[in-house]
Amino acid sequence: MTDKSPAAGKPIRTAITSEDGIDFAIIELFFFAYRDFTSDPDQILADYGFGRAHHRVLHFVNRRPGLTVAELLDVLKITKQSLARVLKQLIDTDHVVQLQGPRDRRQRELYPTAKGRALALALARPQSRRIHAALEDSGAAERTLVERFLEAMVNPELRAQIDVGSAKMSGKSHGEH
Amino acid sequence: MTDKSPAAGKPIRTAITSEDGIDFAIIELFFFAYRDFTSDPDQILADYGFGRAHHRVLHFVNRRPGLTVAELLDVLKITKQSLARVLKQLIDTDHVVQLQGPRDRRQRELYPTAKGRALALALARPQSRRIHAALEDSGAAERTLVERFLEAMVNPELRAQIDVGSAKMSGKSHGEH
DNA sequence: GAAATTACGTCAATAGTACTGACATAATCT
DNA sequence: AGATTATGTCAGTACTATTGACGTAATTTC
Repeated sequence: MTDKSPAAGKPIRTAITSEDGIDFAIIELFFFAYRDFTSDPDQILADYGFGRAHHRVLHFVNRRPGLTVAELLDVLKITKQSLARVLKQLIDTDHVVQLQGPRDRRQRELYPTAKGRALALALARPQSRRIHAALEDSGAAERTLVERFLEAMVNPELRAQIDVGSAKMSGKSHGEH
Repeated sequence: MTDKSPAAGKPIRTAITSEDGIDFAIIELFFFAYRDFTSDPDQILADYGFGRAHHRVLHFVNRRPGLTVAELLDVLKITKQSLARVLKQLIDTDHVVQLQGPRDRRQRELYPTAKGRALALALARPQSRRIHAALEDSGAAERTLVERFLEAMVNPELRAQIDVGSAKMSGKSHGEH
């Protein structure tokens, strides 16, 4: 079983390095960082029988109350079939409510309830604590730099969707590009 | 359907803000950044019928050639059952080979083949390009700062496992802690 | 040397998140 | 009136992950 089959390639014994200018350090750090970053809320979600998808929906419904299903799909970049189950559960458990769109009655505007707001905050709290700890002995300049870096990592077409909040938020509600 | 059931909570119409000192900006940016970061290799992997799990295994086998199955499980924090299918496929497709451990013949040391090395590089290339683009007009100081931030986001117990590579790599092969 | 432990592999069942494709309904637009 | 849009839903599939159980070979312990 350990033996290589006749045509198998020979083992390479040297570690891949920063040859070709590949940034393995940050690639790897990003993986570890994101995994641990998401592990905090995952634990809380498990108590509710929810998963990471519920977190994402809850997050954006709280960040942009009144967004429509289509807008949510666009932000999350998933299909409506994927959203359906998750959103239904959040509605059934009274974390999110749907209201008929005022202009267009086909639309469903999504709003958090007090319960949904509380859960969103509870999920964000450990993540925020982790961020603060990571920036512990950093000043505002470093914070901004990290924000800039992360924003620059996002596909340019999508940056418009992002409210940095602290900086922007210049009187736009959400969908008025 | 749009109507709330009798006991449903009332909609909250105000966006969640940085109240309670929650760092929503970075939380959200981290989500978008990581999603786009992983989307690059995902496209390549699809051509091989592989998924993200294959990428992770391939990455660490290339970064630490000769690591054992147990070490790989420890780094990835998954179960051996989860690893089994993915690793088997990588071995069957001649991207990874197993060698019997020299000291302990129960162990399987994992090595990339030339094919596996090439794929690992191909997957890392667009990610590295994205990182470079994000750090475009940044100096070495900013790069270090981003690295420090990401490292600080990782659970402290796990930081030992991380080779920053550019910095460390002080003559240790991999498993000689 | 026998017993316990370790490293690995594998079978079976389940869960969560995603996908494509198809079809239905109501509302709005042309 | 007919086309398009926004949403919902059904069915089938894929990938990644889980827990639990069992098997085998190699090493360690007594």
